Amino acid sequence: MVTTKLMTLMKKCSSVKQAKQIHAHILINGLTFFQPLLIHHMLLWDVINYRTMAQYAYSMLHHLHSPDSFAWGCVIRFFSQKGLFTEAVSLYVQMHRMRLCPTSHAISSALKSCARIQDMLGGVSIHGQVHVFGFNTCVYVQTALLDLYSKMGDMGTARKMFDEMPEKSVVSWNSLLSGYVKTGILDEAQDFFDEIPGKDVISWNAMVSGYAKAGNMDQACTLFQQMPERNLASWNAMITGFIECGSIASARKCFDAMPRQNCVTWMTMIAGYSKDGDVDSARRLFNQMDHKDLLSCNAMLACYAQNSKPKEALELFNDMLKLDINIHPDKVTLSSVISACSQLGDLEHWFWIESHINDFGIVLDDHLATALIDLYAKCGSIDKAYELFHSLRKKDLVAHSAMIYGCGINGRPSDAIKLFERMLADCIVPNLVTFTGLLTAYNHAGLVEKGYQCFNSMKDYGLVPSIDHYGIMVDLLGRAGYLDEAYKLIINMPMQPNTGVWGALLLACRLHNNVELGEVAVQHCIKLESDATGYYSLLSSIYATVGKWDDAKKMRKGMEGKEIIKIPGCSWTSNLTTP
DNA sequence: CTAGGGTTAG
Repeated sequence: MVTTKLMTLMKKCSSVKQAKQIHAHILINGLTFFQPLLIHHMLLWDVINYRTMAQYAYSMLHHLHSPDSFAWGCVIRFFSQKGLFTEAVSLYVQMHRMRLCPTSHAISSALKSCARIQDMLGGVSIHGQVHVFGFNTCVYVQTALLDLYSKMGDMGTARKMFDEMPEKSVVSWNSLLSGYVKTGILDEAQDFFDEIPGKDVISWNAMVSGYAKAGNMDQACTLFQQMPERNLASWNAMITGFIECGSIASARKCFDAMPRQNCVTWMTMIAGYSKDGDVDSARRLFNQMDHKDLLSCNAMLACYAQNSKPKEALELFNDMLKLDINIHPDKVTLSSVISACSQLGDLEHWFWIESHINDFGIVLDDHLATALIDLYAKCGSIDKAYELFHSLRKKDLVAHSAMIYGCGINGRPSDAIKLFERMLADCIVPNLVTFTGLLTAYNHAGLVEKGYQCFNSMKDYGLVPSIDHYGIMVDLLGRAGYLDEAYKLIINMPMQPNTGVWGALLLACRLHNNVELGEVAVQHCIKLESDATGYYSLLSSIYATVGKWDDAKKMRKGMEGKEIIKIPGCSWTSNLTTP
């Protein structure tokens, strides 16, 4: 009587509170035999605060009356389903230590977790246990294993496993297919795809996505039209492809044409607009979303952070915290937020976040630490930045570039060079951002000669200087008094100079009181920017310094009246913009 | 239970 009531209760258990009540009931009546079943049932529901549920299941597991591999398997599967991969693997290890014989659920879930967190060592040791526990013929376990190798890029082993499998499902085929697609072997993928006996949507999607990512939109479109059945993922793959090759308009056409959109669709479009620099369109889409999830918020946040709108980013972050619809920030959220703080030079804001970081359940990783290096360096705490840099598990290109830049703006050119040399010794290939940091270091130290050498060495790494690099060089040359050289550099630029470049020249002209070039620079600045007040006042102070009082006065007057000002003796300069 | 479409740092 009691047990039937218990069974019905357990089947309805969908919250931590209910689980606790039922558990109490079980303990009072001495029905510990039901504990594993309770775990099984309470994890079947898709609860909102699954983390609390996971925690409770975990603690129950350790207080079981007798160890039970079924219960362990349930929790491991739950963890891997919810993305708690590290936890799933460590649970599996604990289970193994207790000498419990794993279920196929436990093994396949643990393998999936290893694949996701790139834990090859763990994966291979579980592979060994697959033989010991006799799962050689279990399709689920075999497919999970094959997927592990496929995800690790070891297509040889994956293929071998596939060929030796006595029984294959369409999942096994698809897993290997996506491996071929991901490693970029599209010809082989296409051949393999043609062989799949019962192709399903997922097989087609993998192929479409492969061509789309490779930039072959023609082939992607052809396949997309041939597909017997399309789902959201098919459309989303096409949108991703269009965005990848820069045709945001085609992506939008796809977006409008599809029967309905989901979170992935919205987020992909938002990220697409972000890459395109179209913040307004991104925000418009974001506002139209009914159910904003964590990932779409992250995409919008990243859009703000990457398009120099740090204030808007922080505003959105605060909204996320306010909304309390379970939009819990994660690591991705924070990396954008840190970037925003860095752009504002707002270390205080980070301190506030840091004090709440445990509430968010976030642990600092290399990715976040790298964002922090930049933040601390920009706020002048170079020692703290160094400390973080040394604490990194793996120092990659981005981390080195951040640190080099940090040394650059904190007046430590020799440290920047040392970092750069160590980086090269570690076979990390520098990119444009690395050189931004290096050139900044030379600029800050006023090392013209070395800076120029560095600038010229960029081509040795196959790099073409961007407009920002030219800006730094103009600043470096100009500050040191090489105004003509700076000007020559500008007119020989392969791209159209922007206000950053001309502004740097203007500033240098102010520093060295060069009227002639100052007028040229201003002429270009006002052509490129509507609000020219700052430029005029710079020019005006040059006039004042060299004693051209009339011109200085004219400048001031023009600024007050906001009229268009004709700069004296400059009619010839307009011919120089288009060499 | 195992496969597909997506967000992050310089």
